[in-house]
Amino acid sequence: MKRAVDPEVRLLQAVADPTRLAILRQLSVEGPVCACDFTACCDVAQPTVSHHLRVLREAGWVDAERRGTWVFYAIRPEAAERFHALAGGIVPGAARRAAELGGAATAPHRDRA
Amino acid sequence: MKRAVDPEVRLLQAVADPTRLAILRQLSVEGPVCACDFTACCDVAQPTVSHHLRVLREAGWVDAERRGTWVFYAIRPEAAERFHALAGGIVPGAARRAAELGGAATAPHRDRA
DNA sequence: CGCATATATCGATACTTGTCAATATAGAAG
DNA sequence: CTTCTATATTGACAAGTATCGATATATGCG
Repeated sequence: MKRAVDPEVRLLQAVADPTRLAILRQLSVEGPVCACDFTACCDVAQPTVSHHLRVLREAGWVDAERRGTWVFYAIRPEAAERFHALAGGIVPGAARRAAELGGAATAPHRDRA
Repeated sequence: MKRAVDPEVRLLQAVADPTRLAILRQLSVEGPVCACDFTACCDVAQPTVSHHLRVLREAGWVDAERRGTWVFYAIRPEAAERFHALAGGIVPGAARRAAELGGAATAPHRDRA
Protein backbone atom coordinates (compact mmCIF):
# COMPACT_ATOMS: atom_id res chain seq x y z
CA MET A 1 0.00 0.00 0.00
CA LYS A 2 3.00 2.26 0.51
CA ARG A 3 0.83 4.52 2.61
CA ALA A 4 3.37 5.32 5.25
CA VAL A 5 5.99 7.10 3.20
CA ASP A 6 5.01 10.61 4.27
CA PRO A 7 6.59 11.31 7.68
CA GLU A 8 3.53 13.20 8.82
CA VAL A 9 1.26 10.32 7.92
CA ARG A 10 3.63 7.97 9.71
CA LEU A 11 3.39 10.16 12.79
CA LEU A 12 -0.39 10.03 12.62
CA GLN A 13 -0.55 6.33 11.93
CA ALA A 14 1.69 5.66 14.89
CA VAL A 15 -0.60 7.51 17.28
CA ALA A 16 -3.79 6.12 15.75
CA ASP A 17 -3.79 2.97 17.82
CA PRO A 18 -5.33 2.57 21.27
CA THR A 19 -2.30 0.90 22.76
CA ARG A 20 0.18 3.40 21.37
CA LEU A 21 -2.04 6.33 22.30
CA ALA A 22 -2.13 5.00 25.85
CA ILE A 23 1.65 4.69 25.84
CA LEU A 24 2.12 8.25 24.60
CA ARG A 25 -0.35 9.56 27.15
CA GLN A 26 1.42 7.80 29.97
CA LEU A 27 4.70 9.26 28.73
CA SER A 28 3.08 12.69 28.59
CA VAL A 29 2.11 12.49 32.23
CA GLU A 30 4.96 10.60 33.81
CA GLY A 31 7.92 11.46 31.67
CA PRO A 32 10.40 8.69 30.91
CA VAL A 33 8.81 5.34 31.63
CA CYS A 34 10.37 1.91 31.84
CA ALA A 35 9.21 -0.41 29.08
CA CYS A 36 8.20 -2.93 31.71
CA ASP A 37 5.49 -0.53 32.96
CA PHE A 38 3.53 -0.46 29.72
CA THR A 39 2.50 -4.08 30.02
CA ALA A 40 0.21 -3.10 32.87
CA CYS A 41 -1.38 -0.02 31.32
CA CYS A 42 -2.22 -1.63 28.03
CA ASP A 43 -3.20 -5.18 28.92
CA VAL A 44 -1.12 -6.76 26.19
CA ALA A 45 1.73 -9.22 26.19
CA GLN A 46 5.34 -8.15 26.40
CA PRO A 47 6.21 -8.78 22.73
CA THR A 48 3.25 -6.64 21.75
CA VAL A 49 4.46 -3.77 23.88
CA SER A 50 7.89 -4.13 22.34
CA HIS A 51 6.36 -4.04 18.90
CA HIS A 52 4.40 -0.87 19.61
CA LEU A 53 7.43 0.80 21.10
CA ARG A 54 9.33 -0.02 17.95
CA VAL A 55 6.61 1.52 15.82
CA LEU A 56 6.70 4.66 17.94
CA ARG A 57 10.48 4.74 17.73
CA GLU A 58 10.56 4.33 13.97
CA ALA A 59 7.92 7.01 13.54
CA GLY A 60 10.13 9.39 15.50
CA TRP A 61 7.73 9.62 18.41
CA VAL A 62 10.01 8.36 21.19
CA ASP A 63 13.61 7.90 22.19
CA ALA A 64 14.89 4.85 24.02
CA GLU A 65 17.56 5.00 26.66
CA ARG A 66 19.05 1.99 28.33
CA ARG A 67 19.59 2.16 32.08
CA GLY A 68 21.01 -1.05 33.34
CA THR A 69 18.56 -3.82 32.76
CA TRP A 70 15.72 -1.49 31.88
CA VAL A 71 14.99 0.63 28.87
CA PHE A 72 13.31 3.97 29.44
CA TYR A 73 11.23 5.60 26.76
CA ALA A 74 10.47 9.28 26.41
CA ILE A 75 8.55 11.43 23.94
CA ARG A 76 10.76 13.40 21.57
CA PRO A 77 9.88 17.11 21.81
CA GLU A 78 10.25 17.49 18.04
CA ALA A 79 7.63 14.80 17.51
CA ALA A 80 5.17 16.53 19.80
CA GLU A 81 5.83 19.81 18.03
CA ARG A 82 5.31 18.27 14.62
CA PHE A 83 2.07 16.73 15.85
CA HIS A 84 0.82 20.02 17.24
CA ALA A 85 1.69 21.85 14.02
CA LEU A 86 -0.07 19.20 12.00
CA ALA A 87 -3.16 19.45 14.16
CA GLY A 88 -3.14 23.22 13.88
CA GLY A 89 -3.28 22.88 10.12
CA ILE A 90 -6.61 21.11 10.25
CA VAL A 91 -9.31 23.70 10.79
CA PRO A 92 -12.91 24.21 9.71
CA GLY A 93 -11.43 26.74 7.32
CA ALA A 94 -13.82 28.78 5.27
CA ALA A 95 -16.30 26.06 6.04
CA ARG A 96 -19.00 27.67 8.10
CA ARG A 97 -18.72 31.07 6.56
CA ALA A 98 -19.73 29.61 3.20
CA ALA A 99 -22.81 28.01 4.69
CA GLU A 100 -24.64 31.02 3.41
CA LEU A 101 -23.99 29.79 -0.11
CA GLY A 102 -24.42 31.93 -3.16
CA GLY A 103 -20.68 32.50 -3.27
CA ALA A 104 -17.89 30.99 -5.27
CA ALA A 105 -18.06 27.84 -3.22
CA THR A 106 -21.20 26.81 -5.04
CA ALA A 107 -19.63 25.71 -8.31
CA PRO A 108 -17.38 22.67 -8.29
CA HIS A 109 -14.22 22.41 -10.41
CA ARG A 110 -15.07 25.28 -12.66
CA ASP A 111 -11.55 25.17 -14.02
CA ARG A 112 -12.70 22.28 -16.14
CA ALA A 113 -16.25 23.35 -16.88
CA MET B 1 -9.42 -6.34 17.16
CA LYS B 2 -12.10 -3.90 18.26
CA ARG B 3 -9.54 -1.14 18.07
CA ALA B 4 -11.79 1.60 16.82
CA VAL B 5 -14.27 1.77 19.67
CA ASP B 6 -12.75 4.81 21.35
CA PRO B 7 -14.00 7.94 19.55
CA GLU B 8 -10.64 9.64 19.93
CA VAL B 9 -8.85 6.70 18.37
CA ARG B 10 -11.39 6.71 15.57
CA LEU B 11 -10.69 10.38 14.98
CA LEU B 12 -6.97 9.66 14.79
CA GLN B 13 -7.37 6.59 12.63
CA ALA B 14 -9.50 8.57 10.21
CA VAL B 15 -6.85 11.22 9.72
CA ALA B 16 -3.97 8.74 9.61
CA ASP B 17 -4.26 8.08 5.91
CA PRO B 18 -2.59 10.06 3.12
CA THR B 19 -5.75 10.39 1.07
CA ARG B 20 -7.94 11.44 3.97
CA LEU B 21 -5.30 13.81 5.30
CA ALA B 22 -5.18 15.43 1.86
CA ILE B 23 -8.95 15.72 1.87
CA LEU B 24 -9.01 17.34 5.30
CA ARG B 25 -6.25 19.73 4.31
CA GLN B 26 -8.08 20.78 1.19
CA LEU B 27 -11.19 21.32 3.28
CA SER B 28 -9.14 23.35 5.74
CA VAL B 29 -8.00 25.70 3.00
CA GLU B 30 -10.99 25.92 0.71
CA GLY B 31 -13.93 25.37 3.00
CA PRO B 32 -16.79 23.26 1.67
CA VAL B 33 -15.63 21.25 -1.32
CA CYS B 34 -17.62 19.25 -3.82
CA ALA B 35 -16.94 15.54 -3.64
CA CYS B 36 -16.12 15.57 -7.32
CA ASP B 37 -13.05 17.73 -6.63
CA PHE B 38 -11.29 15.21 -4.45
CA THR B 39 -10.73 12.79 -7.28
CA ALA B 40 -8.15 15.19 -8.69
CA CYS B 41 -6.29 15.98 -5.50
CA CYS B 42 -5.87 12.42 -4.40
CA ASP B 43 -5.31 10.48 -7.60
CA VAL B 44 -7.73 7.72 -6.69
CA ALA B 45 -10.88 6.40 -8.31
CA GLN B 46 -14.30 7.77 -7.47
CA PRO B 47 -15.44 4.85 -5.30
CA THR B 48 -12.28 5.21 -3.26
CA VAL B 49 -12.98 8.88 -2.64
CA SER B 50 -16.52 8.01 -1.63
CA HIS B 51 -15.18 5.38 0.74
CA HIS B 52 -12.78 7.81 2.41
CA LEU B 53 -15.48 10.44 2.73
CA ARG B 54 -17.65 7.87 4.45
CA VAL B 55 -14.86 7.04 6.89
CA LEU B 56 -14.41 10.73 7.66
CA ARG B 57 -18.15 11.14 8.06
CA GLU B 58 -18.50 8.18 10.41
CA ALA B 59 -15.55 9.36 12.47
CA GLY B 60 -17.32 12.69 12.92
CA TRP B 61 -14.74 14.61 10.92
CA VAL B 62 -17.00 16.03 8.22
CA ASP B 63 -20.56 16.92 7.38
CA ALA B 64 -22.12 16.30 4.00
CA GLU B 65 -24.61 18.63 2.40
CA ARG B 66 -26.43 17.92 -0.82
CA ARG B 67 -26.74 20.80 -3.30
CA GLY B 68 -28.51 19.64 -6.37
CA THR B 69 -26.47 17.00 -8.07
CA TRP B 70 -23.38 17.64 -5.99
CA VAL B 71 -22.52 16.86 -2.42
CA PHE B 72 -20.39 19.35 -0.51
CA TYR B 73 -18.25 18.29 2.39
CA ALA B 74 -17.03 20.48 5.25
CA ILE B 75 -14.99 19.92 8.40
CA ARG B 76 -17.04 19.86 11.58
CA PRO B 77 -15.65 22.47 14.00
CA GLU B 78 -16.17 20.10 16.92
CA ALA B 79 -13.99 17.52 15.24
CA ALA B 80 -11.19 20.01 14.73
CA GLU B 81 -11.49 21.07 18.35
CA ARG B 82 -11.39 17.51 19.58
CA PHE B 83 -8.33 16.90 17.45
CA HIS B 84 -6.56 19.97 18.77
CA ALA B 85 -7.35 19.04 22.36
CA LEU B 86 -6.11 15.55 21.77
CA ALA B 87 -2.88 16.83 20.26
CA GLY B 88 -2.40 19.22 23.15
CA GLY B 89 -2.54 16.28 25.51
CA ILE B 90 0.53 14.69 23.97
CA VAL B 91 3.59 16.49 25.29
CA PRO B 92 7.15 15.58 26.22
CA GLY B 93 5.86 15.84 29.77
CA ALA B 94 8.36 15.43 32.54
CA ALA B 95 10.46 13.73 29.93
CA ARG B 96 13.41 16.02 29.44
CA ARG B 97 13.47 17.34 32.93
CA ALA B 98 14.10 13.84 34.21
CA ALA B 99 17.05 13.38 31.89
CA GLU B 100 19.13 14.33 34.87
CA LEU B 101 18.15 11.06 36.47
CA GLY B 102 18.68 10.30 40.12
CA GLY B 103 15.03 11.02 40.79
CA ALA B 104 11.97 8.87 41.16
CA ALA B 105 11.97 8.12 37.46
CA THR B 106 14.86 5.75 37.92
CA ALA B 107 12.99 2.87 39.49
CA PRO B 108 10.34 1.07 37.42
CA HIS B 109 7.09 -0.29 38.90
CA ARG B 110 8.23 -0.06 42.46
CA ASP B 111 4.69 -0.79 43.57
CA ARG B 112 5.44 -4.40 42.90
CA ALA B 113 9.07 -4.56 43.91
C1' DC C 1 31.00 -19.18 34.34
C1' DG C 2 25.79 -19.89 35.22
C1' DC C 3 21.40 -17.94 36.55
C1' DA C 4 17.74 -14.46 36.57
C1' DT C 5 15.42 -10.62 34.64
C1' DA C 6 14.29 -7.29 30.88
C1' DT C 7 13.77 -6.43 26.21
C1' DA C 8 13.85 -7.52 21.32
C1' DT C 9 13.16 -10.51 17.37
C1' DC C 10 10.99 -14.30 14.74
C1' DG C 11 7.15 -16.91 12.86
C1' DA C 12 2.40 -17.70 12.39
C1' DT C 13 -2.27 -16.22 12.39
C1' DA C 14 -6.40 -13.53 12.30
C1' DC C 15 -8.29 -9.26 11.45
C1' DT C 16 -8.48 -4.82 9.24
C1' DT C 17 -8.19 -1.79 5.41
C1' DG C 18 -7.30 0.60 0.90
C1' DT C 19 -8.29 -0.14 -3.69
C1' DC C 20 -10.97 -0.71 -7.90
C1' DA C 21 -14.61 -2.64 -11.33
C1' DA C 22 -19.32 -3.15 -11.61
C1' DT C 23 -23.61 -1.67 -10.25
C1' DA C 24 -27.11 0.95 -7.87
C1' DT C 25 -29.19 5.24 -6.38
C1' DA C 26 -30.30 10.28 -6.69
C1' DG C 27 -31.23 14.45 -8.82
C1' DA C 28 -31.59 17.55 -13.04
C1' DA C 29 -32.93 18.27 -17.62
C1' DG C 30 -34.99 17.14 -21.97
C1' DC D 1 -40.26 8.54 -18.83
C1' DT D 2 -35.58 8.63 -20.54
C1' DT D 3 -31.01 10.20 -20.28
C1' DC D 4 -27.11 12.21 -18.23
C1' DT D 5 -24.15 13.28 -14.41
C1' DA D 6 -22.76 12.76 -9.55
C1' DT D 7 -22.41 9.96 -5.66
C1' DA D 8 -22.90 5.74 -3.01
C1' DT D 9 -22.81 0.77 -2.42
C1' DT D 10 -21.32 -3.98 -3.35
C1' DG D 11 -18.01 -7.57 -3.99
C1' DA D 12 -13.48 -9.13 -4.36
C1' DC D 13 -8.66 -8.94 -3.66
C1' DA D 14 -4.00 -7.45 -2.07
C1' DA D 15 -1.53 -5.57 1.49
C1' DG D 16 -0.89 -4.09 6.11
C1' DT D 17 -0.90 -4.95 11.01
C1' DA D 18 -1.93 -6.24 15.86
C1' DT D 19 -1.40 -10.11 18.47
C1' DC D 20 0.89 -13.92 20.77
C1' DG D 21 4.14 -18.08 21.71
C1' DA D 22 8.73 -19.32 21.31
C1' DT D 23 13.18 -17.85 21.24
C1' DA D 24 17.17 -14.79 21.13
C1' DT D 25 19.92 -11.06 23.09
C1' DA D 26 21.52 -8.12 26.85
C1' DT D 27 22.54 -6.81 31.38
C1' DG D 28 23.40 -7.57 36.29
C1' DC D 29 24.57 -10.67 40.01
C1' DG D 30 26.84 -14.31 42.52
